[in-house]
Amino acid sequence: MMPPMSDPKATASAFPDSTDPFALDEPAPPSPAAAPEAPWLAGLNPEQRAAVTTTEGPVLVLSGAGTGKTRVLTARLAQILGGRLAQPWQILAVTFTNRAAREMRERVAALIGPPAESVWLGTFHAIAVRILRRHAELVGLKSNFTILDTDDQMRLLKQVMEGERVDTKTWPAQALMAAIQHWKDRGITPDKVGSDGEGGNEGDGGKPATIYRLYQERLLTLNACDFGDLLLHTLTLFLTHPEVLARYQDQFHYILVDEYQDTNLAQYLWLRLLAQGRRNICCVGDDDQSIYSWRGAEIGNILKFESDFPGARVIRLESNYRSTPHILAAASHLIAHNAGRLGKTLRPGLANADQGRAIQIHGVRDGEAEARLVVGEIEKRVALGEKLASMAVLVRAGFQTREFEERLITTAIPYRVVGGPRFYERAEIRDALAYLRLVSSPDNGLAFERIINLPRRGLGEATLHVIHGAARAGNVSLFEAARQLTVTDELKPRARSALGRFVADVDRWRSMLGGVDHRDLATTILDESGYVDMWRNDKSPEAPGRVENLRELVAGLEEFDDLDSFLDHVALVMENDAQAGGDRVVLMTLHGAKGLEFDTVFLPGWEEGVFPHARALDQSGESGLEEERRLAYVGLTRARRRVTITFAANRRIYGQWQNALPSRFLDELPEDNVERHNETGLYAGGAAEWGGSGRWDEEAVWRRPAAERQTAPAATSWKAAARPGAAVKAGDRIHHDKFGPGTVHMVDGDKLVIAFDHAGVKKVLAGFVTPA
DNA sequence: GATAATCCGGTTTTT
DNA sequence: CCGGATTATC
Repeated sequence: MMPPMSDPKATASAFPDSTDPFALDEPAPPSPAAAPEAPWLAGLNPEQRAAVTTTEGPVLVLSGAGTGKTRVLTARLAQILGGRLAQPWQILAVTFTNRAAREMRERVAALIGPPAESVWLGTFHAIAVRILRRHAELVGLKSNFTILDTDDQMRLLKQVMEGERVDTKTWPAQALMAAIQHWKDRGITPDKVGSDGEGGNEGDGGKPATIYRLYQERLLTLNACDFGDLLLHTLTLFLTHPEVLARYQDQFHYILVDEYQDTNLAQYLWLRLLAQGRRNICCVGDDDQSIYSWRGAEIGNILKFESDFPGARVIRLESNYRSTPHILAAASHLIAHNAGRLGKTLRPGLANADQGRAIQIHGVRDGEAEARLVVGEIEKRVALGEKLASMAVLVRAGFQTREFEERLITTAIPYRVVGGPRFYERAEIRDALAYLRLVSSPDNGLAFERIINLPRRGLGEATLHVIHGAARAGNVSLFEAARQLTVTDELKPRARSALGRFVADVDRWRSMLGGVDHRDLATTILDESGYVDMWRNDKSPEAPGRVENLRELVAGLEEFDDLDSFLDHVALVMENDAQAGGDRVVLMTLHGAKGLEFDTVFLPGWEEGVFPHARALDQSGESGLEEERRLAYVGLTRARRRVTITFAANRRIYGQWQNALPSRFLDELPEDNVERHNETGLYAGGAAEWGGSGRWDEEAVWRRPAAERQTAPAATSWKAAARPGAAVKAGDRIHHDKFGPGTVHMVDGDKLVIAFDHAGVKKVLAGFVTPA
């Protein structure tokens, strides 16, 4: 337990909640005259205090960037626990990422000590697993079900598709998977598909829905779940077993939700069911930072909170303690261009904050010049004594980091790219995990298939096919079937003996479970299977790294008591690679930067087509544009002191040079808070330099031609912009003899990508269409 | 059953 | 232009 700290500014509190949180630990009678203020309330502004102390009833905390969201969340937990309003296990606190969950747990533990351990605090998925394991049989699973990762999901889906003879031309596995996930995001089980007009209306006889149903059946047979299922099954559980729901409604006196703007429909329903018990739900979020609609997040959830929870109190946190007034003004002005927001304006939280520097906007000739400029600025900052780690380059898409990396390498500046392939996603790790899974549970068919011929054992498709047949016929697992086949004559001698060795190996490793330290066991398995040797003998440049990764995997086992607890953990917590320490510039995507902050932020690639990304606009039109704008807002608000935005007039995309127009977002920044600079002769040649504050240096050259502005619709792609001479351009309405009316999405030479009103998106030759 | 040829596509990402 | 994935060929 923490010692009660004395609060220097324990003045008479305007919030007379004042139950002494430490009364039970300190038998001394509380002195009513000077009730010391709870330590977690110290230093909070009035809005933050309200958000912390309004514990009863539904509360929506609209928390702008840099307004102390995490602080409020943890203080609120401390308020409930410290004030003895509930026991730790009666609190449910959900986050989206493990990182956020861990951070919150640490901070609450620092405030109120060990009781923090017992709070139901975790990601939506982790909490769902916890509930689901207890009641698995009620939804047709066993409590030791395995959780599939995306790779396994895909394989399973492909199997189902093969069985159904699905034409992969009309229904690519990816598209079906997307459809299935989309259903799951909205809490739609296979039996509900179509009943509400969802799916099955694509003129395809409901094929996707059929696949969905079969896929779910396969998952149940395998005693497995994909990520979406964790929520979906819990939802089903709650809906079909009211007594179970009632139990949790009863248990959770207080519910806290972080990043509420990122919840999807399934999560929303899940929360609403649980909250119906005590109605003490507090959701914290920022509609202006909703950037995940493409993976199912419903910004509507946060927009309609008040109508969902009548009598809800809405608290706005608008005092920003992070950025300079210049940055705040620019970000606020930009985001004000969005319709459909709850409305919030960031204001400087510190009264005497210095203005800081205006946002610097640089136009350059091409991507290389852009990288040179940014890295040059980084060097200047370093010369002034700024740490590399306080500077970040935030890009729209991952591939954009490449040019900066090259420049940073040539200038020998250490950097770190955040968000590459994650550790667990690497093939060698997944293979190794499959070995461990198979040893842990031999019935795991997916693990079996993954490694049966890895390293090569001469057990290819043909053998696997026989095993599949035997498994089906005998209604046993693949591994069991394999075992049986080693004593029959169905396989050729070669395959038979190879298979025999494999089965014997797995059996032997399995017999060592529990007897041997699990780390040694893992080492043994990877050695004896020949898997490590496979990579050692591999000549490819990345092979040594893979061997190293395997070593790391085994080292990581140390933190766990046994293999099973490790495997369960791995499925849910897919940690990023250990981040190499040291003072390094950070390169990452805007999405990855959410929640982080830096002194100096570089925002390159502000060009139409790149940012806002053409695809976002094509797919979702105006709402897509608004999400891109929120992304820009997220980028700007990451900076504490300095922002530099750059854009290039020419850029090489897929090996081809394209010219690009400055992003429309640049026009949406307030002149008072920016300084614009551009290279000589960017778009025409002979442009004047260094015009002066708040003005484009050469207006006529700079500004997008008026004609182009009008004809360029929201969906203009950069390719279209690069071909002004083409007869047909993006956004045009056309008619096709066979497919009917449609809208041109992209012009690629003489090929057009057209979204037909009735026939879907198709690629056709320009000669076959006529202007509508 | 393994390698070579070819085709396609190409934001954002957590769990 | 590049890399992954599917297909063609030995």
